[in-house]
Amino acid sequence: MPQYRPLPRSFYRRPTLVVARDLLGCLLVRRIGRKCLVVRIVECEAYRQDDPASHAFRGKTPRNEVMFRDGGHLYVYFTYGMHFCSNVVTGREGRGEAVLIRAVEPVEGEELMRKNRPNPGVDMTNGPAKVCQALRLGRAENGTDLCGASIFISRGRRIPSSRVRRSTRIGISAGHEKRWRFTIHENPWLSR
DNA sequence: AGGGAGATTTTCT
DNA sequence: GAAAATCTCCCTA
Repeated sequence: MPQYRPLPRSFYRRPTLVVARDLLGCLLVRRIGRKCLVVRIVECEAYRQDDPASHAFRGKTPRNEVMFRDGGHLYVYFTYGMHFCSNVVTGREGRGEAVLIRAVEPVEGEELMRKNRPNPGVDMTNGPAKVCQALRLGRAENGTDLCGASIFISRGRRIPSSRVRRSTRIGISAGHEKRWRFTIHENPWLSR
């Protein structure tokens, strides 16, 4: 357990696009009781306040309130009547910005993840709602401080710029012109 | 292997 | 009342 250390608040308080890029290769650590689930982030998307695709675009509501907190919190939302998706809140308190975790690669605790989400192979974690199922992230985890001990992000492998790709975001109905989806090029665990 | 429809219910207009 | 930062299944090629 001491081998993984939470990133400082200052990591999250930077501009959202910068945080999104730097999250690639980082490790998301989720402690459930004595067990520890660890995954590497391979795909994410930035959502800014001035962005019509963002939940925060029309201001603060009960649902998106966590997005407006200080950087370094976990925003988990419910959608399509059955799915949860996880975001890392970025920027300063009052800003309303976050990065959606779209796909991850298992690093540790794969056995328990497979219990949470039995689909074999990459299908286990190659989508935002799949990640939440595998890691058991739901309503109860919304608002968790990532600078705490139960859920946090630890510095992982440094991904060189030559292996980072930017593309348009998936599943949105506005903001198609922005290339704010960040991926580790050709990683087998990417979504779709 | 890629595309389209249906599932299902919260959330905000 | 309509839309939703998705997933799965079933279809065609």
